[in-house]
Formats: sequence, structure tokens, C-alpha cells
Amino acid sequence: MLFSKYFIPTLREVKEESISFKLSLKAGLISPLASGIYSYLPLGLRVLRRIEAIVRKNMNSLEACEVLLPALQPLDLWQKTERCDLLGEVMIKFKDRRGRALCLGPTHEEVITDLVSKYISSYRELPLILYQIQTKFRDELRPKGGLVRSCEFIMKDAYSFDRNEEGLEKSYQGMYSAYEKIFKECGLEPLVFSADVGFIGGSASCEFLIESSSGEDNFFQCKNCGFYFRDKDCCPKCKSRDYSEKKGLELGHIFKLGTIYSEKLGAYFLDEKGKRLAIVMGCYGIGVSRLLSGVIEQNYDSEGIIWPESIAPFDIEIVCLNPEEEEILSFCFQVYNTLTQRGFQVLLDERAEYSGVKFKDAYLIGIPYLIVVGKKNFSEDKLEFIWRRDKKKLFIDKKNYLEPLVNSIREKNGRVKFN
RNA sequence: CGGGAGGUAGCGCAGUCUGGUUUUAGCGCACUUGGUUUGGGACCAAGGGGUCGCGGGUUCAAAUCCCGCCCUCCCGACCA
Repeated sequence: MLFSKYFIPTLREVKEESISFKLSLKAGLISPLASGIYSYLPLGLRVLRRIEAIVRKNMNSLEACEVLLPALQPLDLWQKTERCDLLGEVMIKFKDRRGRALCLGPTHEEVITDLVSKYISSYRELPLILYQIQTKFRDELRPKGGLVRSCEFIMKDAYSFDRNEEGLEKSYQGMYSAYEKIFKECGLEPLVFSADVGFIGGSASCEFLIESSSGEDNFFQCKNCGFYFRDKDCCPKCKSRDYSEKKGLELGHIFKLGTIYSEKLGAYFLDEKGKRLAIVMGCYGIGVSRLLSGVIEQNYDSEGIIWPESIAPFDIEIVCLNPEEEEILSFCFQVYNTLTQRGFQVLLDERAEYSGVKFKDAYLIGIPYLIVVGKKNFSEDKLEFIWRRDKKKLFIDKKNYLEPLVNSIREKNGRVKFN
């Protein structure tokens, strides 16, 4: 992709103070339309798509099946579970021209249970896991921090359907470990706490938090043994009373629902003995768009975002400092083509801009690897390789750059394999 | 919904207290044109761009004072 033809509206100054909000705006990832409502710009969308790919891969490895449920939902479905009142003003409700009461789905337990109730009737069809990646709508009292809490946001929600509690336990544990993998692959170190089930309901739940100043949940870390805990008393592990208070941002939440939804919505099956039983359910959410903010919260410096390699909008940015020199520009295109063919996502900054502008933008948008090509090194037959995270530089022979380049990327990047 | 801050050019701001030749509303950046530059947001020159959030009021005169409303951000309450 050529920078000059791509839409990356970086900003020098913004008012917002929350770190991920500020950087998302400055780096041109998102654009506000109204409070709590944002457009995703090309760079932000690319990150989102890569997060989604990681989520899909890990869901599919559990043999979960992707579906896409309607965002537009009839309200009478919600009356069956009595969650209409429970959710109250959070739901965006309205009537269509025929007077049919509708809402924009804040979550999808009702719709998925209704769906499954229509098609599943035997123990032979269980267990089943369905998931989707979709936009949710919630009329938040106070949206905040850009994508941290917005009124329209993207969520991965998965639902498991089992014959019994034992099956649910297995699905739940499978999901738990899939979540650990997903967060790790996105470059995050989540903390897991057991949590209140809230309006989702059910018997047990775990939430996946990351430490972040934009977080909304408090937790504590023992200064003596390092253990994390939720209730302010003393460290449950070593009983020390010396602990620090931290803020956590919730990125994922998994619930054992049991049969509360299947009973209310008529999702039953016949077991081996012909006995009619309610399907035992679990539900599992990840705030995909919030995760994008969470990654920024944990990966930035004074100059901008530092994307983890796994979800960066591009793998490599080539900064062409002297595009007016034909020889240099055509060399940059040659490197660009070679790396692209090699399977890298490459951004080539060939704008007729002052060098400082290109460096500032490059550090701001945070592509993990930079290749700088300018007169100085070009005349010495070198190109410059910079690792965004620690700004370490490596000078590579420009006549034989490919293997050393790929090797140093591999070396720096233990986690993700490029093809 | 309670508390706080704010709304002036695409972005960031000054001007508002004390209404009026510092005001026919400015500055920085961005933008347009010409030129000089070119390894860290460069320089010179000339331009374009505003119903000062909206509505009402006070006044000879309102960005500035008064009343009402809308919007944005932050804290709280609430919430995945």
C-alpha cells in the first residue's frame, strides 16, 4: 500500500487525554461522529480485522461455528426472558412502521437460544458451539475513552450448548484456554478473576482484565508476593496487608449459564432414554473493538503506538526519504514488491513530505518494523532497519537485504510466524 | 442522572472577566500558488477559508452581559 494513496489522516494535536483515545485519533484509526459513536478508518479497520482473524482461528479450533445473527430484534423475544426490564434504558428500542416493537441487540442470548431451539432436538446433536463477530448497541449512560466504552461496538460472542453440566464444564474450560491464547496472541497479558454474573445471569463467570489507567474495575496486587486479587482485605495467598490498588479494563467475560435461557425459550432435547431436558448453556464474550484500545493502552511510548506484530495494520513500513530521486524511489518500490511477494503487509511512505513528517508519522502509527531509505545510506549501499519498539537500528547491505531482513524480523519476533 | 471543564477556520488555541480603532474577529499548524530546502513536523512571500454551538433578550453597539436549549470531554453513579 502506498501512503500517498491510502487514507491515514494523522493529527498533530487532539484535546482528549485518555491515552488510547488520544492515540487512536492522532494515528487516524478512528474518527468520532458523536459521543460514543466512531467510524473506523483504514488503519483502525486493518487492526480490527487482524484481531478478528485471531479470534476466529481460536474459535474454529474449538470447532465452534461462525454465524451472523440479526442486530435488529423483536422485543417480544426479550419479554420471554424478562430481560427487557432488567436491561432497561441500555437497550435502544423503537417501533417500526407497523408498530412492531424492536430493539438493536445489546447482546444475543435470546436470539441464539431461539435459533437453537428450532433446530436441535436430540442429544446426538450436542455439544454445539456457535459464535459471531458483530456490532452491539448499548445506550450507555456515559460513553468514555473512545472505543473503551462506546454505544456501538464490536463483540465476539460465543454460545455453547451441552447435554449436561459436565459437558458445560468442558466447553467452558475449552473457551477459557482459547481466551488465554487469543489475548496472548494479541500481545496482551490478561488477568483472570472470577466475577459477578450481572444481568447475563448463570452460575459462574470469569472475567479477563488487563491493567490499564482507562480501566473501570479496581483490583489489588500484593506487594509482598505479587498475587492479584479482587476484594480489598488482605492478600489471599500470603495474607500480607501491603498491596497496591490497580485499575483493570475488562476485555473478555465467560459465563456458565446453565438452563435459564433454554427453559425460558424452549430449547430442549431428548437424551438417550428419551427424556426431555433443557440444553445446558454457556456464553463467552470478547470486546473486539475495546481490545484494540486495550492493546494501545499497553503498547505505546511518547511518540505513538507500538503495535504488537500480530495485529499491526502493516508488518513493515518503508520510509522513502528522497522520493524525488528516481533511483531511490525505484529501489523502494523494488523492496516493496519483494517483501509483498514474500507475504508481508507493507506500507510504502513515498510522499513528497519533509523527512521529519515521515518519521513522526511512522512512529505515531507504530508499524513494528521500519525500513528507512535515504540518500545518505543509499550512497553507502546500505538500508536502515529500525525496530519500532526499542528503536534499535540495523544497517543492511542493500544488494543483499532480503534474508538478513527477514531473519532479523524472525529473531525479534518470536511469537508470530510470517509466511 | 449529579458534579466539573469546554464549544471561536480542517485541527489546536488566544480574545470573553472590564461590550466600542489591539476587532472590517486573531494566532500556530494544515490547505492553495511561487520560490528556497530535504535524515527528525524547515524557511520566505502571496492567498483561500468563520452566520464566534443554536435560539431569544438587554444595548446606540454583543464572540464578550442575561435567559433557555443543544453538543463534547472528564469525575461519579451505572454497566459487558
